Amino acid sequence: MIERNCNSFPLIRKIMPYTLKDVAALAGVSIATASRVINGKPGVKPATRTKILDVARELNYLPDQLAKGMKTKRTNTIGLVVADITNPFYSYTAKIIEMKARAHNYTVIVGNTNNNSTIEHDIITNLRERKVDGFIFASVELHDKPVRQLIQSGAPCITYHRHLEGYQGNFIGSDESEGVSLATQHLYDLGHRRIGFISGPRIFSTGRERLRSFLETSRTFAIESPDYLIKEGGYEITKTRTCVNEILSLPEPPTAIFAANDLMALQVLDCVLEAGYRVPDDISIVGYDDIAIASHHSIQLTTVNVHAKQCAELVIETLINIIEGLRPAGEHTKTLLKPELKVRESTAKPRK
Amino acid sequence: MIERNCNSFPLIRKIMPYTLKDVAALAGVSIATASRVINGKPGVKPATRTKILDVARELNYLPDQLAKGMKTKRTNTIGLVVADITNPFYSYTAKIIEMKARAHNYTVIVGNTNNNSTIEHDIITNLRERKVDGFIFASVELHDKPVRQLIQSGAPCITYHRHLEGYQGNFIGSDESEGVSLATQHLYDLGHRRIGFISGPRIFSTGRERLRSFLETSRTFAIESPDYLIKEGGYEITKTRTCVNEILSLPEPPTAIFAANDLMALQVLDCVLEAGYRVPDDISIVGYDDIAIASHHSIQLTTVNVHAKQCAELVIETLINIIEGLRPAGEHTKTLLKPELKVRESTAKPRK
DNA sequence: CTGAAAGCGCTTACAG
DNA sequence: CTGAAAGCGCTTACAG
Repeated sequence: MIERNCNSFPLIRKIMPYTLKDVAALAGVSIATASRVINGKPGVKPATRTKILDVARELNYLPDQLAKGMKTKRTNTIGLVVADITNPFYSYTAKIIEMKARAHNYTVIVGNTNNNSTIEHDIITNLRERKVDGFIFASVELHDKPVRQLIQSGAPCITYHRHLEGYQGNFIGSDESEGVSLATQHLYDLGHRRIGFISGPRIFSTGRERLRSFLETSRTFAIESPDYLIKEGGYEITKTRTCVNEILSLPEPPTAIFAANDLMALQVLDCVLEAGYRVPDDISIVGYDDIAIASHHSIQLTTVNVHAKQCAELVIETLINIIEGLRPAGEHTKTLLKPELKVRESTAKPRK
Repeated sequence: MIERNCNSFPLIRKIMPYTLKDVAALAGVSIATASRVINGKPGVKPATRTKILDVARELNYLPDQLAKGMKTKRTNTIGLVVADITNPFYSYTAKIIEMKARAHNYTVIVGNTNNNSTIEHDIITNLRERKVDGFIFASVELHDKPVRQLIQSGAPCITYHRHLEGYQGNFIGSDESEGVSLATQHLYDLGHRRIGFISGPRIFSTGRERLRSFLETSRTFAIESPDYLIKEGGYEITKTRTCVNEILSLPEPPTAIFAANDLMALQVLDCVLEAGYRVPDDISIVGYDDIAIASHHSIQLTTVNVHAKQCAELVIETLINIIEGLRPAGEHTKTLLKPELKVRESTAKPRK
């Protein structure tokens, strides 16, 4: 391979990447023509085209996307902001988004907010400075100021999983009411009348809506749901465990516990087993999301599948359509996928 | 907030971001001075500085990192290439890398290779076009051509978890020999003399070395390890399950199975339980990596902890040092962390 | 302490 | 079908 050295310090021999100028010079054409060929534009004599392509291959020419982005105002980059990539729901959807984006020639920059709004703000600023073409958020709070502003600025933007108050902007997610209702009814049908509920933080739509739906469904079925059976958990492990232990130490513990997501349900399972209860014999457990480990033979968690794959695919496809103007800019989409109850071994009839 | 509209199409009212030129004009100074202030460079009269900063804040000015990168030849971007972000080991290390990078003002672009070398090559090309300042690979094959070339080109680059043949370039990982030896000896000490081994693909250093160390240790302890007890698994779920089922259907199945990573061990556990065996009563199981779920109460997998957090921290710190020239460019580092055996409930004495 | 000017590597009308 | 030139938004010697 022919090398191009740093001409200001020829002795350092730091290899400088070839530019279009090099390609053009070696092919004996102008930069404009070389640019046309590299970008597959029409109107170039076949012989010229071949020559340029040959030189480019020879030099192993790679176009500088910074320079290109500066001119075209498009970077083919998408920012993906998630709460925590170690949560299987996020890593799974992030992977699908990344791969589908790549297939459409987009690159994804991932940011973890850790559910911290200051970090989220920093991430957004950084993504804007990098001129990403669009944003995906799986991390929004209901009253997420930075994301609202971003949407108002007209930037291509879509939220999934968690949405903004009033479903502002584009959103693709799951029908939380229906999912929770299905799971609650399942417990009711098995005979449970005292159910503990560990909710997620209510600043997130998922936390608020899953709790709300649980309370509504409980009322419909006349299931007891006194305050002391309802706990607001958090995404830190200890928080959930504290909630469970409080519930278990009640004079009359519930016969079932519904956790607002699978990761929390896994903690609930852990706690309940450690406290010496059997699952589902003594206590039934239900989760939400249907992450991969939920179906593992040793776990067998009854949970609600939210069609994460389909959701992620829709998200990236929709965003790319918005970016490429294939969809009216002002028009917002709100898609709710129907969730599906997965009944496994963690739920059973309560003991009499 | 003051808005700046697209002047070529004033009616479209697409908001154009402010530039240094706008800041300079409004502050009544030259672009050069504005640039100095924005970048915190010395040699500007305090009053001028204040004025510029005020205007920048007023306009909500965000520097264009594409333009900046073009001039400075630094993008403050790092490419992170992993095999599969849904594998907890990768998502955990990716998260740490991303967060530590952000703390040092670097942004991370993540690529999933899916263990496919063509995809890896595409990802590298893309990262090079985007002028990343450095590369991190957790995905290399032993004879990984594109990564070798990258290293030879002098680009700041570091591998972790999996390494190149002969530990080419910079590498931070775990001492596989020791880890496997610890786990094998643990099984030996419990009394196991027939042990099945499900290895990872041997094109990866982890796959090759864990297998090699298992065979060596077996020989040392005179543990039986006939070919039919050694299977090369893959990262697809079905592959592992096929291996396990083959082992279980032997006339005399082993009393323990050692899987080359926890994700595979989880599949082994699943299969073994489904086949009606009890763990560890009938069959002991050992994994490798110590992912979070391994310590779950329902899983309790005996495994080898590889200090993922420390590894990830070292990786990103080392790379940033290389990028910023705080470390001699030609000097390669090879760090092996001491792994630690975590004995849990999935291993016990074999039944007589 | 400040500014004019060159230039990073591209794309894109425009002219021929 | 091809090229000269302007310009994207910055930084950085250099001159004053």
